Amino acid sequence: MTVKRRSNSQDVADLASVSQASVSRAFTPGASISAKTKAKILNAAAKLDYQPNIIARSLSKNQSGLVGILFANWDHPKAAEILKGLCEAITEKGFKPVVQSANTLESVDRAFTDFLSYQVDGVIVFSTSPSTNMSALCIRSNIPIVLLNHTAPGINASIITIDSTKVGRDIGNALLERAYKRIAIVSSDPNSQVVSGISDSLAETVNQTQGTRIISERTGIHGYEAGLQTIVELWREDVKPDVIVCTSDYTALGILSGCRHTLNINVPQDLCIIGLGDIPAAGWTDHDLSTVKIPHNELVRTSVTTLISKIETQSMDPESIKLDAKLILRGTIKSL
Amino acid sequence: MTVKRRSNSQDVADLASVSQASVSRAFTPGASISAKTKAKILNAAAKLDYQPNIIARSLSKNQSGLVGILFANWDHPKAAEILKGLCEAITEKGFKPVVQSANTLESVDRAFTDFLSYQVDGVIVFSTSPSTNMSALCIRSNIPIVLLNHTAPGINASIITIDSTKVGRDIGNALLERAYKRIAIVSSDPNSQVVSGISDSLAETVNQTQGTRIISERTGIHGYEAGLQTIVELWREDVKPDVIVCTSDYTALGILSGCRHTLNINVPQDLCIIGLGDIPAAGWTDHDLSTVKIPHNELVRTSVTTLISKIETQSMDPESIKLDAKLILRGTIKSL
DNA sequence: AGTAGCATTGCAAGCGTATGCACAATTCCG
DNA sequence: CGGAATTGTGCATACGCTTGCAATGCTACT
Repeated sequence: MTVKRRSNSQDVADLASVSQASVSRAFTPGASISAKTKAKILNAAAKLDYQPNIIARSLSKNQSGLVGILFANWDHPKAAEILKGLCEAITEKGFKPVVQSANTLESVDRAFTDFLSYQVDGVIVFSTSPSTNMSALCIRSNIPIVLLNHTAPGINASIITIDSTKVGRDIGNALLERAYKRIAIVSSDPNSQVVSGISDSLAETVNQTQGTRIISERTGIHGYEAGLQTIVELWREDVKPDVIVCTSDYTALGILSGCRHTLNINVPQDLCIIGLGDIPAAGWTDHDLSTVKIPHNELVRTSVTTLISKIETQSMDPESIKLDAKLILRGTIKSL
Repeated sequence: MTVKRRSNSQDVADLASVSQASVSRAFTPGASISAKTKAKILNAAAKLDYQPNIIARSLSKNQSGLVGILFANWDHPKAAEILKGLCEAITEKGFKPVVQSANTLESVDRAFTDFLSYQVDGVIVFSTSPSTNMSALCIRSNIPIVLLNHTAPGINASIITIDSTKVGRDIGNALLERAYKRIAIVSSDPNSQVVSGISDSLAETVNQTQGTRIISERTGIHGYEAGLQTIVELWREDVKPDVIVCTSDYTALGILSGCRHTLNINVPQDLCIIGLGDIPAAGWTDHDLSTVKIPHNELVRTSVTTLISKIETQSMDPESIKLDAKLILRGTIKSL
């Protein structure tokens, strides 16, 4: 079977007996063209299964309509939801998302290099950030960057995160009100600024009160199994916490399971557990975990809106936007 | 601030005092160019932050290096993992994934239209399929399609799924061996061929034996909450099942929770529960759910390999590949 | 030294679309 | 009905790269 060449604007022009330029205009919204010719052209185009070749358009317009998404944290409980939101919002704005996965520092930069080759008009980075070099290169190339769920000082990029200071303060106040005394913090990524923002502000809040303090901090703990193990270890210590603030719901559920089934710890009387993320399972009656609801939809929408507006206005001024995350009190904290 | 134009191959050529063609060759693996000139060019390119413009390359090579991913089922428990796998495998092969979200029939076709505009070299479709028209259009345009986790008769596309017939048979045999009698099937998507493949083959297997049969079948049930509600409803019936085969682990967990906490049903003595997917929570000691482990990694890898090989050989012959899924027996089925 | 043979380079013609400019067609108005 | 103002169309060129072809430089061999 012969490979049929895709028809191009010239083919349509020939069939409709007009110039190639007119065909182009027929497919350019707002271009100067009469209704009659346009109809004739669209008709011919339909006959030939013609659609404008966006690659070629990109070349002459000098913008690709591509937005790079750099996704680092696929283990995030809402990874799929976030990516879906990003893709849909980007598509809705008339762009197309090109997705890259990257974990290591080099692979992040390699992904950026690829994005540059593909002439993306902008980049959204989830849960990591490019090197200073690379970000500088993007600035020079006029490609705006939005960091989602990550802050990176010294990078010229817009930053969209939750207001971790407020979260820390809210948790702190909730604990103080209920006279909890000994807080343990269990977190996954030691480098996450969101996490450290929370724990710093939590520390600051409770330190104003006599008797309540942070007694231990463990990092690098990630997932249900790790949570189970962590509570067992914590419970061997001489001074046991009466609060565990955990920066992942999955881990918190592991801890909770350990308390209930292995160690027989009375939650929430003897131990308060607070997670982060409000994954569905946190709300299940089995678990009823107190946690922090992160407004992922808003985060996602805001980051896309911010990026696209920067692309369209050709502006490179970084913005920093912090959205509110709400503390949700369920069965794993004493009621007042 | 002046917007700096991205440097192009001509700029590099000028700086390195060679022709533009040589610059192109310096960046084309295997092209005819001396080591000395190549070094000189790469050097100049580095000075100018030059990288080949892939958009332009696509135009002249008549292939974009883009692979469309059409993702329909974001609620799939492994959605993130699957998408990650697809993106990484595609990138590894030297292509870039463009991701589109689509649920409705029209939006699927719209997504395909967009893909065609963007001149993608191939498309992977997860959990849905294009209309016959659209698929025909792709054939005409020489764009291979791979359907992942979905079969669609009458579509000229390669199909990668699990061997649902074998899964149904395995489940059936496990149930017969343990003398379970009354099977209820609870599924989400009534149109999923994978699901109907399982239930058909399950029916066929048990029907060979006196006394064991499928007593009810419910569709459109999706998620933990829905599972909880379903078991309550099922337990109001006169003839109660002693097996529930559930095509989603989340739903199965909801059912299990209902059994244990609401209805006090003895699992697995009075009721056997089997899920599908083997999500992490299924393995948690709290739940210990019997389920079917789907080889997502292999499915993903196979689909990418298949697609890319079709792209590279310009072949449009559809293939159909079925991979094995393993039944995992845990606490929710009687031991032998 | 002379030349066949090969490796390297440059030239120029595309790839499919957008768009500035000049010209043609239409409309509007007195 | 004539001319000015407006709208629609075509021509030609640019976007940045690849690649066939021809020209050049080099190697090795007689």
